Amino acid sequence: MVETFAALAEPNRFRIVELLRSGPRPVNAIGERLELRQPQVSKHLKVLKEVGLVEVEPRAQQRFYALRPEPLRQMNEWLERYRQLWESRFEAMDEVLEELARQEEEEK
Amino acid sequence: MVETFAALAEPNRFRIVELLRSGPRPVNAIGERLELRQPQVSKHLKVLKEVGLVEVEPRAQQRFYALRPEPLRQMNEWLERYRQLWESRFEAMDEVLEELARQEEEEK
DNA sequence: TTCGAATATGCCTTGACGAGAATATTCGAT
DNA sequence: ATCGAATATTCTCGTCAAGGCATATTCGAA
Repeated sequence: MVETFAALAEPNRFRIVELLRSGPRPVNAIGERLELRQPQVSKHLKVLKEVGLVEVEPRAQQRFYALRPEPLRQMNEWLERYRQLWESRFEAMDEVLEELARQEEEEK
Repeated sequence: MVETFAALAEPNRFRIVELLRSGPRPVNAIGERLELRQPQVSKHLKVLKEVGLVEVEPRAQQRFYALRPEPLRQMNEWLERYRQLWESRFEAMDEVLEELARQEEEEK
Protein backbone atom coordinates (compact mmCIF):
# COMPACT_ATOMS: atom_id res chain seq x y z
CA MET A 1 0.00 0.00 0.00
CA VAL A 2 2.71 2.40 1.03
CA GLU A 3 4.60 1.31 -2.05
CA THR A 4 1.67 2.19 -4.24
CA PHE A 5 1.51 5.62 -2.63
CA ALA A 6 5.21 6.08 -3.17
CA ALA A 7 4.88 5.23 -6.84
CA LEU A 8 2.03 7.67 -7.31
CA ALA A 9 3.72 10.38 -5.29
CA GLU A 10 6.04 11.16 -8.19
CA PRO A 11 4.32 13.77 -10.39
CA ASN A 12 5.43 12.34 -13.70
CA ARG A 13 4.52 8.84 -12.66
CA PHE A 14 1.13 10.08 -11.63
CA ARG A 15 0.70 11.68 -15.06
CA ILE A 16 1.66 8.43 -16.73
CA VAL A 17 -0.99 6.56 -14.75
CA GLU A 18 -3.56 9.18 -15.63
CA LEU A 19 -2.63 8.87 -19.26
CA LEU A 20 -2.83 5.10 -19.25
CA ARG A 21 -6.34 5.33 -17.91
CA SER A 22 -7.44 5.89 -21.49
CA GLY A 23 -5.72 2.74 -22.67
CA PRO A 24 -2.38 0.97 -23.19
CA ARG A 25 0.39 2.85 -24.90
CA PRO A 26 3.98 2.23 -26.05
CA VAL A 27 6.83 4.00 -24.31
CA ASN A 28 7.43 6.53 -27.03
CA ALA A 29 3.80 7.59 -27.19
CA ILE A 30 3.87 8.26 -23.48
CA GLY A 31 7.04 10.27 -23.75
CA GLU A 32 5.69 12.45 -26.52
CA ARG A 33 2.36 13.01 -24.85
CA LEU A 34 3.92 14.04 -21.54
CA GLU A 35 7.05 15.60 -22.97
CA LEU A 36 9.40 13.30 -21.15
CA ARG A 37 12.68 11.83 -22.37
CA GLN A 38 12.48 8.19 -23.28
CA PRO A 39 14.88 6.94 -20.56
CA GLN A 40 12.85 8.67 -17.87
CA VAL A 41 9.68 7.13 -19.13
CA SER A 42 11.24 3.68 -19.09
CA LYS A 43 12.50 4.21 -15.57
CA HIS A 44 9.15 5.41 -14.30
CA LEU A 45 7.40 2.53 -15.98
CA LYS A 46 9.81 0.18 -14.30
CA VAL A 47 8.83 1.52 -10.90
CA LEU A 48 5.15 1.36 -11.75
CA LYS A 49 5.59 -2.20 -12.91
CA GLU A 50 7.38 -3.18 -9.73
CA VAL A 51 4.43 -2.11 -7.61
CA GLY A 52 2.03 -3.80 -10.01
CA LEU A 53 0.38 -0.64 -11.22
CA VAL A 54 1.30 -1.48 -14.78
CA GLU A 55 1.94 -4.46 -17.00
CA VAL A 56 3.73 -4.89 -20.32
CA GLU A 57 2.79 -6.57 -23.51
CA PRO A 58 5.42 -6.79 -26.25
CA ARG A 59 4.17 -5.88 -29.70
CA ALA A 60 6.87 -6.16 -32.31
CA GLN A 61 9.75 -4.09 -31.01
CA GLN A 62 7.56 -1.81 -28.99
CA ARG A 63 6.09 -2.56 -25.61
CA PHE A 64 2.60 -1.55 -24.67
CA TYR A 65 2.13 -0.58 -21.08
CA ALA A 66 -1.30 -0.95 -19.53
CA LEU A 67 -2.81 -0.14 -16.18
CA ARG A 68 -3.33 -2.97 -13.72
CA PRO A 69 -6.39 -2.48 -11.55
CA GLU A 70 -5.27 -4.57 -8.60
CA PRO A 71 -3.34 -1.94 -6.63
CA LEU A 72 -6.15 0.54 -7.19
CA ARG A 73 -8.67 -1.94 -5.96
CA GLN A 74 -6.58 -2.46 -2.86
CA MET A 75 -6.35 1.26 -2.33
CA ASN A 76 -10.10 1.34 -2.51
CA GLU A 77 -10.37 -1.33 0.13
CA TRP A 78 -8.00 0.60 2.32
CA LEU A 79 -10.06 3.72 1.89
CA GLU A 80 -13.19 1.85 2.86
CA ARG A 81 -11.90 1.58 6.39
CA TYR A 82 -11.88 5.37 6.55
CA ARG A 83 -15.18 5.92 4.83
CA GLN A 84 -17.13 6.47 8.02
CA LEU A 85 -14.85 9.41 8.66
CA TRP A 86 -16.47 11.49 6.00
CA GLU A 87 -19.91 10.01 5.95
CA SER A 88 -22.08 11.11 8.83
CA ARG A 89 -20.25 14.31 9.46
CA PHE A 90 -23.15 15.85 11.32
CA GLU A 91 -21.96 14.15 14.47
CA ALA A 92 -18.58 15.74 14.17
CA MET A 93 -18.74 17.57 17.45
CA ASP A 94 -19.93 14.58 19.37
CA GLU A 95 -17.17 12.46 18.04
CA VAL A 96 -14.43 14.84 18.97
CA LEU A 97 -15.55 15.02 22.55
CA GLU A 98 -16.17 11.33 22.70
CA GLU A 99 -12.71 10.64 21.38
CA LEU A 100 -11.10 12.93 23.87
CA ALA A 101 -12.77 11.05 26.69
CA ARG A 102 -11.91 7.64 25.34
CA GLN A 103 -8.38 8.86 24.81
CA GLU A 104 -7.87 9.84 28.43
CA GLU A 105 -8.30 6.25 29.52
CA GLU A 106 -6.30 4.24 27.04
CA GLU A 107 -3.67 6.93 27.47
CA LYS A 108 -0.39 5.02 27.24
CA MET B 1 -3.60 14.58 -4.79
CA VAL B 2 0.03 13.86 -5.49
CA GLU B 3 0.85 15.65 -2.25
CA THR B 4 -1.46 13.38 -0.34
CA PHE B 5 0.22 10.36 -1.86
CA ALA B 6 3.61 11.75 -0.96
CA ALA B 7 2.55 12.23 2.64
CA LEU B 8 1.23 8.69 2.89
CA ALA B 9 4.22 7.22 1.09
CA GLU B 10 6.34 7.62 4.21
CA PRO B 11 5.94 4.43 6.28
CA ASN B 12 5.90 6.12 9.66
CA ARG B 13 3.47 8.76 8.48
CA PHE B 14 1.24 6.02 7.17
CA ARG B 15 1.34 4.33 10.56
CA ILE B 16 0.42 7.59 12.24
CA VAL B 17 -2.59 7.96 10.00
CA GLU B 18 -3.63 4.40 10.69
CA LEU B 19 -3.30 5.00 14.39
CA LEU B 20 -5.33 8.20 14.28
CA ARG B 21 -8.14 6.32 12.63
CA SER B 22 -9.15 5.18 16.09
CA GLY B 23 -9.33 8.72 17.36
CA PRO B 24 -7.35 11.90 18.16
CA ARG B 25 -4.17 11.57 20.16
CA PRO B 26 -1.48 13.81 21.61
CA VAL B 27 2.03 13.72 20.20
CA ASN B 28 3.56 11.73 23.00
CA ALA B 29 0.93 9.02 22.86
CA ILE B 30 1.66 8.58 19.17
CA GLY B 31 5.37 8.39 19.76
CA GLU B 32 5.03 5.76 22.44
CA ARG B 33 2.58 3.68 20.47
CA LEU B 34 4.72 3.65 17.34
CA GLU B 35 8.08 3.79 19.07
CA LEU B 36 9.16 7.00 17.44
CA ARG B 37 11.15 9.84 18.94
CA GLN B 38 9.09 12.87 19.75
CA PRO B 39 10.79 15.23 17.27
CA GLN B 40 10.12 12.80 14.43
CA VAL B 41 6.49 12.56 15.37
CA SER B 42 6.16 16.33 15.42
CA LYS B 43 7.82 16.61 12.04
CA HIS B 44 5.65 13.95 10.47
CA LEU B 45 2.55 15.53 11.93
CA LYS B 46 3.63 18.82 10.45
CA VAL B 47 3.77 17.27 7.00
CA LEU B 48 0.43 15.57 7.49
CA LYS B 49 -1.07 18.86 8.60
CA GLU B 50 0.32 20.68 5.58
CA VAL B 51 -1.51 18.37 3.24
CA GLY B 52 -4.63 18.59 5.33
CA LEU B 53 -4.64 15.01 6.47
CA VAL B 54 -4.57 16.08 10.07
CA GLU B 55 -5.69 18.93 12.31
CA VAL B 56 -4.64 20.09 15.76
CA GLU B 57 -6.59 20.99 18.84
CA PRO B 58 -4.65 22.37 21.81
CA ARG B 59 -5.59 20.86 25.15
CA ALA B 60 -3.68 22.30 28.02
CA GLN B 61 -0.04 21.99 27.02
CA GLN B 62 -0.61 19.00 24.84
CA ARG B 63 -1.95 19.03 21.31
CA PHE B 64 -4.38 16.49 20.06
CA TYR B 65 -4.00 15.52 16.46
CA ALA B 66 -7.00 14.20 14.57
CA LEU B 67 -7.60 12.84 11.10
CA ARG B 68 -9.20 15.14 8.56
CA PRO B 69 -11.41 13.27 6.11
CA GLU B 70 -11.22 15.72 3.25
CA PRO B 71 -8.05 14.44 1.50
CA LEU B 72 -9.31 10.89 1.84
CA ARG B 73 -12.60 11.86 0.33
CA GLN B 74 -10.75 13.43 -2.57
CA MET B 75 -8.69 10.31 -3.01
CA ASN B 76 -11.91 8.39 -3.17
CA GLU B 77 -13.20 10.67 -5.90
CA TRP B 78 -10.00 10.21 -7.81
CA LEU B 79 -10.29 6.46 -7.49
CA GLU B 80 -13.84 6.58 -8.80
CA ARG B 81 -12.51 7.50 -12.21
CA TYR B 82 -10.64 4.21 -12.26
CA ARG B 83 -13.38 2.08 -10.84
CA GLN B 84 -14.51 0.74 -14.19
CA LEU B 85 -11.03 -0.70 -14.52
CA TRP B 86 -11.65 -3.33 -11.93
CA GLU B 87 -15.36 -3.76 -12.23
CA SER B 88 -16.40 -5.79 -15.25
CA ARG B 89 -13.14 -7.59 -15.65
CA PHE B 90 -14.66 -10.39 -17.67
CA GLU B 91 -14.19 -8.36 -20.82
CA ALA B 92 -10.48 -8.08 -20.22
CA MET B 93 -9.43 -9.63 -23.47
CA ASP B 94 -11.79 -7.60 -25.59
CA GLU B 95 -10.61 -4.40 -24.06
CA VAL B 96 -6.96 -5.04 -24.64
CA LEU B 97 -7.50 -5.65 -28.30
CA GLU B 98 -9.91 -2.78 -28.59
CA GLU B 99 -7.42 -0.49 -26.94
CA LEU B 100 -4.66 -1.56 -29.22
CA ALA B 101 -6.76 -0.68 -32.21
CA ARG B 102 -7.91 2.65 -30.84
CA GLN B 103 -4.32 3.35 -29.94
CA GLU B 104 -3.09 2.95 -33.49
CA GLU B 105 -5.19 5.89 -34.61
CA GLU B 106 -4.71 8.51 -31.96
CA GLU B 107 -1.05 7.53 -32.11
CA LYS B 108 0.88 10.76 -31.46
C1' DT C 1 7.31 34.25 38.18
C1' DT C 2 9.51 30.13 38.09
C1' DC C 3 9.57 25.25 37.03
C1' DG C 4 8.59 21.44 34.29
C1' DA C 5 5.89 18.71 31.05
C1' DA C 6 4.65 18.65 26.20
C1' DT C 7 5.75 20.02 21.83
C1' DA C 8 8.17 22.48 18.06
C1' DT C 9 12.31 23.90 15.57
C1' DG C 10 17.10 24.06 13.82
C1' DC C 11 21.31 21.83 12.37
C1' DC C 12 23.75 18.06 10.60
C1' DT C 13 24.65 13.77 8.23
C1' DT C 14 23.33 10.21 5.28
C1' DG C 15 20.73 7.69 1.94
C1' DA C 16 17.34 7.65 -1.73
C1' DC C 17 15.79 9.26 -5.97
C1' DG C 18 15.05 11.94 -10.28
C1' DA C 19 17.09 14.02 -14.42
C1' DG C 20 20.51 13.96 -18.09
C1' DA C 21 23.54 11.81 -21.32
C1' DA C 22 25.68 7.88 -23.19
C1' DT C 23 25.42 3.19 -24.13
C1' DA C 24 23.48 -1.46 -24.32
C1' DT C 25 19.78 -4.55 -25.81
C1' DT C 26 15.98 -6.40 -28.42
C1' DC C 27 13.85 -7.67 -32.55
C1' DG C 28 11.73 -7.12 -37.11
C1' DA C 29 12.84 -6.02 -41.76
C1' DT C 30 15.76 -6.18 -45.64
C1' DA D 1 23.90 -11.31 -41.12
C1' DT D 2 23.06 -6.42 -40.80
C1' DC D 3 20.75 -2.23 -39.84
C1' DG D 4 17.74 0.60 -37.46
C1' DA D 5 13.74 1.66 -34.57
C1' DA D 6 12.12 1.09 -29.89
C1' DT D 7 13.26 0.40 -25.36
C1' DA D 8 16.24 -0.68 -21.29
C1' DT D 9 20.28 0.11 -18.46
C1' DT D 10 24.26 2.41 -16.49
C1' DC D 11 26.74 6.26 -14.51
C1' DT D 12 27.01 10.71 -12.55
C1' DC D 13 25.42 14.66 -10.35
C1' DG D 14 22.40 17.51 -7.60
C1' DT D 15 18.59 17.78 -4.53
C1' DC D 16 15.68 16.60 -0.95
C1' DA D 17 13.91 14.36 2.96
C1' DA D 18 14.28 11.40 7.20
C1' DG D 19 16.56 10.43 11.56
C1' DG D 20 19.30 11.88 15.58
C1' DC D 21 20.41 15.33 18.72
C1' DA D 22 20.29 19.67 20.94
C1' DT D 23 17.67 23.51 21.87
C1' DA D 24 13.78 26.64 21.79
C1' DT D 25 8.92 27.47 22.85
C1' DT D 26 4.50 27.09 25.09
C1' DC D 27 1.65 26.98 28.98
C1' DG D 28 -0.31 25.23 33.27
C1' DA D 29 0.79 24.57 38.13
C1' DA D 30 2.72 25.74 42.36
